Amino acid sequence: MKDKIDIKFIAGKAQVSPATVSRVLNKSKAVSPELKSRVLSMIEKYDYRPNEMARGLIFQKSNLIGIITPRVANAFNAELISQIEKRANQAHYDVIISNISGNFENEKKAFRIMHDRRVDGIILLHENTPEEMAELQRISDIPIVLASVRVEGSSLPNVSIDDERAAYEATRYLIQLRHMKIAGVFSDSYSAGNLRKKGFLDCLSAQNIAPFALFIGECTFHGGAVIAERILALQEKPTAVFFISDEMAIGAINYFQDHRVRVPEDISVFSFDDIELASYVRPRLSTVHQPVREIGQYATEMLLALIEKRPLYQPQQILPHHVIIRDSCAALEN
Amino acid sequence: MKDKIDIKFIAGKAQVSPATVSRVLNKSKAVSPELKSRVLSMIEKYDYRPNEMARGLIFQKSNLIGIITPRVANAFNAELISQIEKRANQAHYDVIISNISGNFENEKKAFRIMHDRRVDGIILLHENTPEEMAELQRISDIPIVLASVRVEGSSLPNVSIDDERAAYEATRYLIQLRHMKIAGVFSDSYSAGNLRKKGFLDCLSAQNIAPFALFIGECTFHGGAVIAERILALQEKPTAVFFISDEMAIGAINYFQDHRVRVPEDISVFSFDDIELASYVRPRLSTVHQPVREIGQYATEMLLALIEKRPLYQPQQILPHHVIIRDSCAALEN
DNA sequence: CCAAATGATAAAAACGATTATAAAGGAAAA
DNA sequence: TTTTCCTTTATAATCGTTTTTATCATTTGG
Repeated sequence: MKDKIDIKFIAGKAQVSPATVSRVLNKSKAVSPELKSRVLSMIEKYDYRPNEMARGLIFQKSNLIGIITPRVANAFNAELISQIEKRANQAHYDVIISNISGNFENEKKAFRIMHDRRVDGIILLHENTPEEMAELQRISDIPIVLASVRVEGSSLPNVSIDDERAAYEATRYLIQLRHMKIAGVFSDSYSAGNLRKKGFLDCLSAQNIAPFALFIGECTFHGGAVIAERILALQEKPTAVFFISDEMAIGAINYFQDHRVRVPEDISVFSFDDIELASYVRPRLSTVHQPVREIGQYATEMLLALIEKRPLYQPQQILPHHVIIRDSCAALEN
Repeated sequence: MKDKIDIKFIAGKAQVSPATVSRVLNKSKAVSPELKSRVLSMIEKYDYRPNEMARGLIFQKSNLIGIITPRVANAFNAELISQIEKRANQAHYDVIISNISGNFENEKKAFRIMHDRRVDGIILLHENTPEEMAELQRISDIPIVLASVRVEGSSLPNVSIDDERAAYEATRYLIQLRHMKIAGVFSDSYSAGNLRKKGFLDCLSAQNIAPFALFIGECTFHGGAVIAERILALQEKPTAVFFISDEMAIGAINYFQDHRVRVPEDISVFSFDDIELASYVRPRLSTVHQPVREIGQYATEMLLALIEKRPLYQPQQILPHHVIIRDSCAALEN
């Protein structure tokens, strides 16, 4: 029966008190070189490493950051998570993820679980109503930061682009191409979907154009294909479609192509996010570029500041976006 | 100053001992209905939830599962992670991820950090040498399971397809299409890359065909494009390329198309994984289908069994794969 | 040369839970 | 009435750390 290697064990082997071992480890106070080397060699010999749960208990700190998102496997989210993890690691935090499915109840549950673990902070990658956000905050006073999302009417710190403006610009671009029959495809609880929808609608109404059709779908390739099917089933078809995410757009384009509808010749497609893939499909996607790396890293930065109670000079960070013109949109003959 | 809600606080409010509160929570022993309701109402009132770090310390159990992978953002890995998280959640485990970059030293570091947190088990999504695997096991006796990977010469439990055979079959398919000049593109530490390479080479040599060229690259869209560039720079070009992953293949195809090389007319491409995207790009990818969901869930299942010291009837699970023929390969005229 | 200051170490008290053990109270039996 | 036995509850030890406090030896200053 192997005995477990804890601080007491090491202390015993080095013939010192546990306190001394701790002091050697944390360099908190002077220890005579003699004892120090005894301790160090025993630590080395038994490859002793302090139990983080025990330390967490004392310090009231888990060094854990929680990420909550409705879809880990989404390309944009996955990249965001990757960036967050990277930055968090540098600061000696680990990342724990929660893939919530569907309703807000599940999200609350996930939130509670993270609270139970005494996660030091949480990053949210998706949208909620201001009321829901407030409810989450009521559960626990763990710092929260939104990444790639902004919720109107909520004062939560966030890092994102100006989704509304970006959607406005994208839509204006479609109108400049002389499109009048423009459909919009959105999704519940994906990034800052409501703002994108708002920008889309505002731009149309500013030009006195009525939205040709509005759809709500799942933010996946398949979800995009489903919408495409519904679009092709329409008696009169739109000449352009604005998608809330690249993944949906790609799924839809595939469906179009399968049914002999050419993109962009027959129908133009504009989307959002600019995931790496966007420039690797045919036609290459015209889309709104989000600076994922910066969003992820900055959001983490912000959360760390919040955790360490450093002041937040700019709790609502808007990073620059770019409307990227590639090949998925064509101008309409007049 | 808000006082913190711990078991002692609740006990005080309900005028009972902490032990009684604990018994109510864990239903471990009978508590009189009277006290029980007093305790319950106080728990309700203050929304008390036990500190998981403290419980972990007692039970010597974190209810945490670690995932180590070189690339979270890779589509296949992301889906795998998502499945693992899902299954783990059902069993009341949380998932903590570590994105290791590059060398084995980093992996050891990540492994140690997980050990420090007393993670109950670890799932590895990538390849190592048997020696490296052994070294990891020496660090700590935390149960390890490999997902979508198998390491020859290592007895670690794993769930994967028969990568070697699958690669063999894929290559045979290319040969059946009368291809003789076949290049292979691989990547270090991606899934079961070595086995795929072995299957690829074995099939070629069984037909007395020499591999036309061998490449090593990064397992990303960009990595695929880089290889494509090198392929096009060759004096004599291969007629078919076998890629170790869909992502690389898509990146390469894009590069080919950009340079007026048609797929599959000018060059055939076969790949591996069958990520959702594979059927949403043009040409749609001919590839080896891996049952991601089953791999992820089964690997988790296995890890849970290991954690709970239940016997493992089949420590090396081979799940069925499928060679999927789509549009990225063409037969060669004779 | 003695009191006070300094320095190094050990012992003990936290952190927030669980649980073994002890204690108390009440009912039944002698 | 006293003893015994059960049920219910409280007390205290434990998990693996850190940190405050206490202890002891040594040095320094008057």
